[in-house]
Amino acid sequence: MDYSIKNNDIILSEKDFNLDETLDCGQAFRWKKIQSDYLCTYEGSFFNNKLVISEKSKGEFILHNVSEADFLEIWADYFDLYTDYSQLKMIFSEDETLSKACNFAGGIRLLKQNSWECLISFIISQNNNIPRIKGIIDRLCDNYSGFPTAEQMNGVTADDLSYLRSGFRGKYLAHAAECVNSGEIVLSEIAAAPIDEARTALKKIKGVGPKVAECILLFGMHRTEAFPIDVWIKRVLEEYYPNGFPNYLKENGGIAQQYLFHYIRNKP
DNA sequence: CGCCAGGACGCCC
DNA sequence: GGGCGTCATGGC
Repeated sequence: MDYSIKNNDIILSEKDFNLDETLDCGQAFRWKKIQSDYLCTYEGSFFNNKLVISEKSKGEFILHNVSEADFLEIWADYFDLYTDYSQLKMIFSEDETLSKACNFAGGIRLLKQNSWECLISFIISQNNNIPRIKGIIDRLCDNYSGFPTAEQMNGVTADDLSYLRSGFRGKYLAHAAECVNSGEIVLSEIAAAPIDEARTALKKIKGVGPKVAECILLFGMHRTEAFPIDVWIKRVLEEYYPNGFPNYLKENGGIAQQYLFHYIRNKP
């Protein structure tokens, strides 16, 4: 990572980074592409931190109107800029399929998101498609003028959430808020727990099964060994890894999974 | 119209 | 423990 400050903007140079690939690969649901004179520009939020970011040219980015402190403390961490992805992709390149996935979209980075936001977002994601997931989360954020904290959702019932039109997931969302507000679930403790304990704890929340628990661990707690298996990854495993996913990749299996997810859904 | 979606639950055996 | 119907909603 290399950056400089220009007026009120942060100018970032990072070759292993592509905005379209990172912000539209199904890990986050609140980024919107907006019109600009740059390669592309996205407006969005990470919990309640807002950002407008442009890709000026390949590997060159502008974080608009961001202080150096916010960049270093919030956004550099969120975009996982302290991790060297070129080294990671060197390991990935030893695997034939993953190598293709990296060549197809090598600018994906694993976003380090907020655990509570991920808990809510991925409960919404179950048996749902990405455009509709985005719509439901939009309606939630509109209602609270930003992503609600657990405290703000204290006491909400499934009926209260009918405006989301989230279907059967409303009761799960209400229960998740209840679990966090009562202290029955402490996300910061789960994030630090051994992974199998963390999985078991998350699955105590109604509407959180194996797949959603893995997504919360991977996207919301940066547990890179977590490996969510949805219908797309199931196809990848059947088609390309009939003898199982290689052991040497499992430490970063979650990141690999994100490359594979994007690849299988978008490859020509 | 029917099929599908970053699945989980409840019930059955 | 595994198999199967059901659950809302809307994108395509």
